[in-house]
Amino acid sequence: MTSPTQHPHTPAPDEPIGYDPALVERTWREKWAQRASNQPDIAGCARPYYALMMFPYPSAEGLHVGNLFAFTGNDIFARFQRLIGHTVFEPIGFDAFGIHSENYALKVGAHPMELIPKNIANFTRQLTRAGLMVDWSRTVDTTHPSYYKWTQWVFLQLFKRGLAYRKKAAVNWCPSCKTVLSNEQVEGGHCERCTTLVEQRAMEQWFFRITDYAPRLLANLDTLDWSASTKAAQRNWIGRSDGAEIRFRILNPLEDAGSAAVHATSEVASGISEVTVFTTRPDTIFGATYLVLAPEHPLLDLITSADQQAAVDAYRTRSAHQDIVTRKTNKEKTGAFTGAYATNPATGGLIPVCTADYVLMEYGTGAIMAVPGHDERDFAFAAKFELPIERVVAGPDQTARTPLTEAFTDDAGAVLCNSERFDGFPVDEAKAAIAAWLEEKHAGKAVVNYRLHDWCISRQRYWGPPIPIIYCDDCGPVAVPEKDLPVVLPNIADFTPDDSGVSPLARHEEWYRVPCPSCGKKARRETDVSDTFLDSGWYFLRYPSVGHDDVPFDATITKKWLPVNSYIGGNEHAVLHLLYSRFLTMVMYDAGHVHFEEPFTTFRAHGLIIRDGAKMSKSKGNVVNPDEYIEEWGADTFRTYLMFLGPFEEGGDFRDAGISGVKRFLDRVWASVRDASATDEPDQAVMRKLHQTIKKVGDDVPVLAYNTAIAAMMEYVNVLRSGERKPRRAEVEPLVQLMAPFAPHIAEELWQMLGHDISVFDSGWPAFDAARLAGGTVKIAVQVNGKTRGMVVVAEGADESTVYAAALADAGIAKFVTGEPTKRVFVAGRLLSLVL
RNA sequence: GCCGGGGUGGCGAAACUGGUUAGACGCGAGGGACUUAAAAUCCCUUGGCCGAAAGGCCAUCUGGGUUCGACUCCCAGCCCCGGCACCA
Repeated sequence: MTSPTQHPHTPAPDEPIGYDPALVERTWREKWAQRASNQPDIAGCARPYYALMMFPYPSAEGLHVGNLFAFTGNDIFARFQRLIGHTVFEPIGFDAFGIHSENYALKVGAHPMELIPKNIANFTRQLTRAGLMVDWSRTVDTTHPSYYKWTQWVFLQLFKRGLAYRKKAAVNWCPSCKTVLSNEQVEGGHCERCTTLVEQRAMEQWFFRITDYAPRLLANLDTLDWSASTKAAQRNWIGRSDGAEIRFRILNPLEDAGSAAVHATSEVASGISEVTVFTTRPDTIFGATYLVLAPEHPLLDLITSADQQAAVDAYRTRSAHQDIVTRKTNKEKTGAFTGAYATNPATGGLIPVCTADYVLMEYGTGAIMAVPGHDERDFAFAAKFELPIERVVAGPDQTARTPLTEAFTDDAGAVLCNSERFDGFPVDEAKAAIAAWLEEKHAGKAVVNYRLHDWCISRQRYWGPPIPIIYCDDCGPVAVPEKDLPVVLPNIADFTPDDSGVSPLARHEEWYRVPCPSCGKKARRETDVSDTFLDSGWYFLRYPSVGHDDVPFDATITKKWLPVNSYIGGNEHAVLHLLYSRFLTMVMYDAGHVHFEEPFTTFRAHGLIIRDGAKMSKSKGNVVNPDEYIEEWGADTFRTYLMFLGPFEEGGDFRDAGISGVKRFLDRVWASVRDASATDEPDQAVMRKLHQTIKKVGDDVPVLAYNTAIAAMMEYVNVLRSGERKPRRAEVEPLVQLMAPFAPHIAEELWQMLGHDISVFDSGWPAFDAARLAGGTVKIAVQVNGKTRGMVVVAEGADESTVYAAALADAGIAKFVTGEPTKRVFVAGRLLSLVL
């Protein structure tokens, strides 16, 4: 293989060979490819290790430094696992469906089916250049029919089990762009592109019943070895709250004629007799002074009185027009009175029923009992609409009559008041006591609620896998038979969303007109596509089985390789991607398709690489392209440098100051190996440092402390070469193995230079000899009255009196010891503390 | 507001479960060697203040506390980053 000349000069025959990263890296890329070095024996290996990293979205701009930081961190971990004897599978793929790709394609006027392969080719080039130990024979492209065939299969598994259902739900709608917008595309209530006011539109959409799995998704977290922050985010998102559902009787004015405030209307007489609310504060029921129903609450029309109907209608129209984001961020309270009243089951008093958009239909029962005295939102609403505010909880320095100028919510040491027989109960006790009391009266019961919502998977867009359902007038929604999968996404020229609000596929009759698979009558396909999170929710199951095209994942292989041993990715996916993956895995487990409930045994979130204080993004113009760095410094230097920047799990600001230090380190290692003496005996002090370094690197890499592992190797090289000494072969050989995960190309080259003909990655990990870690002596710090006054050098294992004697023998220390110590603290091998 | 993670030299950062005179490693800076010169390489110095030196004092966001001993633990507060947020 000839290479273009990249040297300014041709080295003289006797000049020592210098380190040429471009040459070394090209050589080893080629050798790895020829030898299929990165393709594990999936079926036959004895110690499989599945090192997964989150697959990227292949953007048109190519890989950026943030991606490479994450992938390198995973690669080091994976290569280390290989060195300690595992057969490691490190796959990668491309998450290429979705609104990102689609919008980009629309913007540049190209078709995603043309753009995506180009982007993937570019990513593949960059990832290969970075020296990742990726098995390129088993990649996944979510937009390829051979993959999304099985994404559709996954949908059908849920459909079959009753976990996929249709319901009307609101989407953001831009009346000017005439398209559905994701929440991220709405900025302050306006379309991010044309600034038109965004509205809500209700559409029939497919949902997955992830809420059925909420208790399991929450409970299993305790068994997972995951970054604490990720688990916390999941717990938060699932949002368990313990409370009670309480039934409030709605006053029927015909029956209860005579109640002064109520006007009889026929509507209220229509048989509706109660509204159920959810509360986490049943203890405050004596302070519930009104009820609020969400504007979408189904009972709202039935209880609204004739004279309030117009006001309620107007309010409901108004909130329907507001986009979802603004509605949830606008804290200014709005609402309308329904004209109806309810009976507070605790006090027996009549309280008004209102509607307001600060109550959300999708949480709890869509209705609340308002306790303005002890809830900030209710307080704000009551103050604005002049509703009564009662105190029913008093803090340690308050009484039942202390005025409320704001909601009092501090439960610490607080007790109930104005609550009849429950007066004086501490809040916690009162919650249970009142819940039990209401249950006795058949007015309520304790319940657990989750904040988690069902997963809406419908997208009224083009660039995704068609949802494999056929609608028949007689049979209803029918699953596409598995033998007919995939439902291929047609290559249509005009995939622009239009004012119909449905997917562009709905404009293609030739595509969606099909016979019903069940009865054969004329029917039509679902024209929505599915969410990208469905594509990425199961990809880890596919990787080891790539090539087995008759099944989504082969049973034997899956048994061998899954669950994933380690998963590394960004915390931006802490919630959705990881939660959906766990959910789908549980469903697969329940359906008997896999033998485990949790897909990722260990998960570590890497830090975020930012630039100038902001996350890298093209719009901010702060994206760093790794190509130029790799070009200039080589992949090994750049990889090592990225990891040397700081703790992997913390990330940080990218800057290139200091990259030369890492290159210098590799140069020094190169020279050390090249010049190592094969005949001279290794130096004992150097060997001690070597064994300390082996221990340090071996301890640090498994916990992703890459920065300190690199520092330890640098320190060793400083010792190795100090005083311009000539290293010995036994001193450098293990170093090559230590550095291999970080700088794989140069490590292979040096390993070969040392005369080995197998890959350094098949050479094992050097063992350290505990006996060689320490020398014969230790340095002990001596403190006098808490200040360190000096060090004494004593034999290892020296006892207190020996050290004490040595300390007094040291003039620098002894001058501070002006009397007999009243106390001596001795920590063997570390310090002696004298108190006078 | 709630939940995570952080605040240590000019800069990125080290410091094991409270214990070897805090700042390893690297960048930058200063000085030196080699060179006609430069680059590269190698060597030395580099937290601050006082001092000629010996040496001393101060120093890990701030203020308290526990301890023989605190970057590390406790209490109170300030600031930065990330996520969630009218979830009843």
